[in-house]
Amino acid sequence: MEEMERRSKNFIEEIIEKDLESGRVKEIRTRFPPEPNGYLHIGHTKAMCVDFGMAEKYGGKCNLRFDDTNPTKEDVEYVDAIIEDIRWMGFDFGDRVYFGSDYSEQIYQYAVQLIKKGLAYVDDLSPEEMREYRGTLTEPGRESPYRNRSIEENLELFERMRKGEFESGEKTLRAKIDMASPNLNMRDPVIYRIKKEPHHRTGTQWCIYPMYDFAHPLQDAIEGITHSLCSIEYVDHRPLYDWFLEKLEIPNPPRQYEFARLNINYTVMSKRKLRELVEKGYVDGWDDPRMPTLRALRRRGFTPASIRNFIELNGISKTASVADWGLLEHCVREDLNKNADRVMAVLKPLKVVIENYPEDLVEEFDVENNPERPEKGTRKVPFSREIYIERDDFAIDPPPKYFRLKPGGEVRLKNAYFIKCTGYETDENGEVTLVRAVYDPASRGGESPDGRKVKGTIHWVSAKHAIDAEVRLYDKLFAVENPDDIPDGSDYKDYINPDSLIVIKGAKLEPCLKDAKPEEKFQFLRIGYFCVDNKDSKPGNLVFNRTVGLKDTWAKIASKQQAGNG
RNA sequence: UGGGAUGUAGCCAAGUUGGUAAGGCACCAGACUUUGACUCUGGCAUGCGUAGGUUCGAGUCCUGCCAUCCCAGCCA
Repeated sequence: MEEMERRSKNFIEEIIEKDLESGRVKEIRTRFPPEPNGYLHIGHTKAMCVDFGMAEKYGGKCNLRFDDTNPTKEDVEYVDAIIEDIRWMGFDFGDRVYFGSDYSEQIYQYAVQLIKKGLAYVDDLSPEEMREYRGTLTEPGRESPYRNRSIEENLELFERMRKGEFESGEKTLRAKIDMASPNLNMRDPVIYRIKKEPHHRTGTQWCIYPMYDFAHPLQDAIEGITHSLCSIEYVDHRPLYDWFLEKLEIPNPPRQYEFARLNINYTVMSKRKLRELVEKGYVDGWDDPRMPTLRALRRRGFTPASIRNFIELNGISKTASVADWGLLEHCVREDLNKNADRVMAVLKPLKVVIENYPEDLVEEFDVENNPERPEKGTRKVPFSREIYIERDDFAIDPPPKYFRLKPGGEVRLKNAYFIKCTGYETDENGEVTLVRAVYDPASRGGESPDGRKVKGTIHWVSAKHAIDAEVRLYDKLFAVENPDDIPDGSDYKDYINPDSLIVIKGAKLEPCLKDAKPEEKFQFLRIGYFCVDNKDSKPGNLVFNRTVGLKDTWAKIASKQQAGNG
């Protein structure tokens, strides 16, 4: 691990190392605290990498803790999904799956202690009144008329709140801090509210629930968390976090540190927007491969390693930033280049007849599975008189520097033969429908028999051996870098990339793909990385999702030429 | 007009006692190539939000200013 330490330390690592050296903590304990109210998305993986990653790196442990203090928003459906996604990412929480709701009694007792110290009171203000009393950003708030109830009265009222003697919203328990604080979080924050709603874990056992600001530091304390790592918007909450721990005299209190959350261009991360895309049918569900949810990325073919590397390369800091989707693409390419087997697939087939090749002959060529990993061996690929090539690999009137197939031109069929185009047929629209060619038997295996240079090498599939498949070409969900920052009067949904999904029905694949399994990943030679869809693909009816295309220098050259000519 | 956080290249991001701007992505130019992929080589901030100041010397210290983001849930 040490020799891999090429990058400089981030500020959290500095803090942890200092704490370890000074003996402030003996062992690192962190927590990953999702609220089970939705699916995890790639933004959450940054928190995962920080929470689990720091524990991993420094020989500590990270707890998975569901932050479930609001029964109206949470559901077990999400806890199962979240656990599955974290496991898929490869993070280890052992048997340390905790629920904030399991600490209900302890948190309640802490609240009682606060009341006894004269540091909390039961308030009768309505939500509207409370907002008025809170003041504004520039004006101090006013104290509630109920602020000075006696400790005895507060104790009694709080107990009656617990017993269900009041209706939802009728009373709250508030910390008594400072209504004039410039930090609004310190203006007597509500720490308990009445919600007569069944909770997904505790049922109807409780009708009062602690607020995040009160529950979180105490949950951390109960679990012996040493470093409570969270995102930057909680900086303003830290004084409150510390206040509770101090007033309740928690020994060796946990400390909170904040880092910037992850934003990525060409997508949206807000739960509200993601939900809208799903509910209004702009995408095909939470696991639509264009979504930034983990289930979607998984289905699209992204690997946990590539996502973790993406987070790693982006780094941890406090700067509000927008990461580049292109870097994520780079990371999967890097992973899959090393790990995905190569295979030939023709997405837009154009038939080529090799006129001097025997009618009934079938040859099998040995083709290596992955040039990056010779140990992955070879496979047999059948070849015959009629093959399919990519429509883009033939041009009647090619642009300069085009070195694929053209009339009179010669090209290498990868691992097979050189062929020379002798003619072609078109339909009434001028579309090429068939290409005629002859092969050079001496070029068997794609070798140059006489040392002649054939610059172009293209992929192909034997027509009679090809299997059909549906191929879904996915691209960025949005056509603009920042769908959250668009002109007034427009809607972010107007900027959905119309080409974010292109479905190809009649793709022709080499036969070895027949038994490809869901989530299996391949490089379609010269095209990109593809993954067997884990939902719709069935034997005999294969569906492949494009994770990402290969880098395409030719496309760049061609578009430059076009720009130059236009 | 209150408080907090943050400003280093197109995008991330190092830079810890002041000593002359790491690295990655992207991009550009070459080499190699039976994937126009991969890999390799070279290029890419007289400049660190800005204006002053201290100093032999400032991204680092001081002062002022500007910009962006967060906060007025009985959400997390």
